[in-house]
Amino acid sequence: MLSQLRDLDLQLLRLFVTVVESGGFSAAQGELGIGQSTISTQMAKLETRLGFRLCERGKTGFRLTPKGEQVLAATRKLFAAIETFKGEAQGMADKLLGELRIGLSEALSDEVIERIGKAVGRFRQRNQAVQIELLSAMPAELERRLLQDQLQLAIGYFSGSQTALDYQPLFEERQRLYCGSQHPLFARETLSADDLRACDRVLHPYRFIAADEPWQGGSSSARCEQVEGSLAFILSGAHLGYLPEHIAQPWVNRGGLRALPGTWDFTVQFRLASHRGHPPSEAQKAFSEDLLDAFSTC
Amino acid sequence: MLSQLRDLDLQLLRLFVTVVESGGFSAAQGELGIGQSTISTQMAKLETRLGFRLCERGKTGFRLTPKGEQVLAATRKLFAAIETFKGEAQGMADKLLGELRIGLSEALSDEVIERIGKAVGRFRQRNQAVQIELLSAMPAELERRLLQDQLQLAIGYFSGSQTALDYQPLFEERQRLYCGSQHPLFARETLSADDLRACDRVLHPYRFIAADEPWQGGSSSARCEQVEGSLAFILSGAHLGYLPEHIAQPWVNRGGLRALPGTWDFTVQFRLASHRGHPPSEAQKAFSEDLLDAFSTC
DNA sequence: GCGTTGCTTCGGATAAATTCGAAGTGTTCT
DNA sequence: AGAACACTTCGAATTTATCCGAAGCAACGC
Repeated sequence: MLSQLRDLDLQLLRLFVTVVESGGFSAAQGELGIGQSTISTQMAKLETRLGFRLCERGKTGFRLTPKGEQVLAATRKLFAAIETFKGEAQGMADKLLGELRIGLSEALSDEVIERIGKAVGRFRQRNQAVQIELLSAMPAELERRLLQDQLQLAIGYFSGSQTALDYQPLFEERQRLYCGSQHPLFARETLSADDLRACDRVLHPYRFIAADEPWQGGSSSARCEQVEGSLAFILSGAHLGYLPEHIAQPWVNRGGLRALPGTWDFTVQFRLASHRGHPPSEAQKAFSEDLLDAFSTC
Repeated sequence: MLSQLRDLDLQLLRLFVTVVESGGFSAAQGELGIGQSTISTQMAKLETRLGFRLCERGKTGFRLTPKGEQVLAATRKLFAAIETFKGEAQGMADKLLGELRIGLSEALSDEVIERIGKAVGRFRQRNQAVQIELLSAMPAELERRLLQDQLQLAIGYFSGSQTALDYQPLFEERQRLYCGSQHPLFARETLSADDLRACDRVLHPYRFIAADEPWQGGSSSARCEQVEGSLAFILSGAHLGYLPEHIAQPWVNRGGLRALPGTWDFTVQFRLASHRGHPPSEAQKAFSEDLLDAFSTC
């Protein structure tokens, strides 16, 4: 009587609809794959929970009561809502959500920027609704933020010794030793190690780890972490220093810089870094994949 | 993995919402009244069915995944739909629905019509959405329609011998023996049975069963089932006949009719009839009740 | 009248869901 | 390092749901 629908057994409602559509209990047993006695029991249960009769059956066929009609309509509405829910949940299953914060090393070449753009485009074609944030910073800063989970991914030249981070190679950047047009060595055709020994150089505390640089010698009264600063020092004619080739090239063309002849140049490996500890989100995995793709098609 | 939501276990979703609202598994165990191990199992089950993780827990507190947020929102929408359904079903439980076809005898007095109107008004104040249909017909027709289930209720003067029908008294109607102003007896002060014996009368095959009528004698060359016809015959001055007092009164006042003096009048019992066989609908029971009420307050 | 049909009711078997406690894992806090 | 916390996993008991078949009932058709 008062027992109304405690927890709303959907199976009972489904059975009810099937019975109505079949036009009777025994007619529905084929459709439902259960015996008519079970159907009878279940219908009785549903009617008890609702507190009123849904259909007249027996003697003269099968006929819905007025309330049965109403319940049928309400049930179909409810089922539609359930289908909506299932659709949403289902559509969510293979959808990428959340946010992605990605750090970029400064002074990247146009080509690298373009490839990153290509990766973003590829990612956006996926089934996703991800908030992406890009920020540029120096490598040390990027690593720090990765470790603090302020970033999920970072692209840069890393020392590679952080065991908490995972690195995957993306591309290489050629570094050459440059001097400015005012520098004594600017016009020299050949150079020896001795020629360099006397020169003052720009030190780059992080970005280009000293160990990789062919020219280790020289004194240094200039220090700058950013490429722009190094460039300024070198243009001054007072210092020699390493620069990414793509940064220096426009100045070389204009005659303001010159790459010193010899085997002083080297390449640095730029890598994609992520935190080892936390399992990556689906979005992160997908974006990493897209990035690696974008850089593999060279 | 692919096992999506087979049948959408609402209990699991309810548990999920409670866990979110409590802010953790162990925090929810009080709210839910079950142990945390059970909660863990159930949440794992839900996540398996959905195919993705809903929340991160363990190390650093409790936190919904982006998909968890979405599912939470979708679940709340679904629950709202369920509440709507429950509301509809619940509101339906004590609501009168369906249609009600009610037959009325012809030529009812204004007072009776008014009381029926009162009953309808009372019924309409109930929690109902019933389609009501009234139709006027002769008593025999009403009984026939009752038996064929074309009517649920009928108000009229019935012979009372149909065992398939159930009758409940509603009101009485006074019938008197009338003659027209042209009739030889119109001016007579006293009447004997012999005076009547010679008169021609109007026969009323059904509406007023002969057995009830005090004046049984007289020949008859006029017959009419409707009151209007009887009235016409009597006004002609050629026939005597019984009429309901409320029908004749206006004519009496104008001097066109006269009730014959003596004890020829009688009353007929009007009753509410329904089909015994079929269990009455809630609406029918309610309307019958309202009708009896309207006629009991005399 | 008698069999058929459609439903109800009962008892009992089987399957499934729900739950708990104990033991285990990994993290955080002191 | 050790205690505390939050969750997971496992095994097992208990409750609950689901179903079937037999028997019973009422109406219908022949």
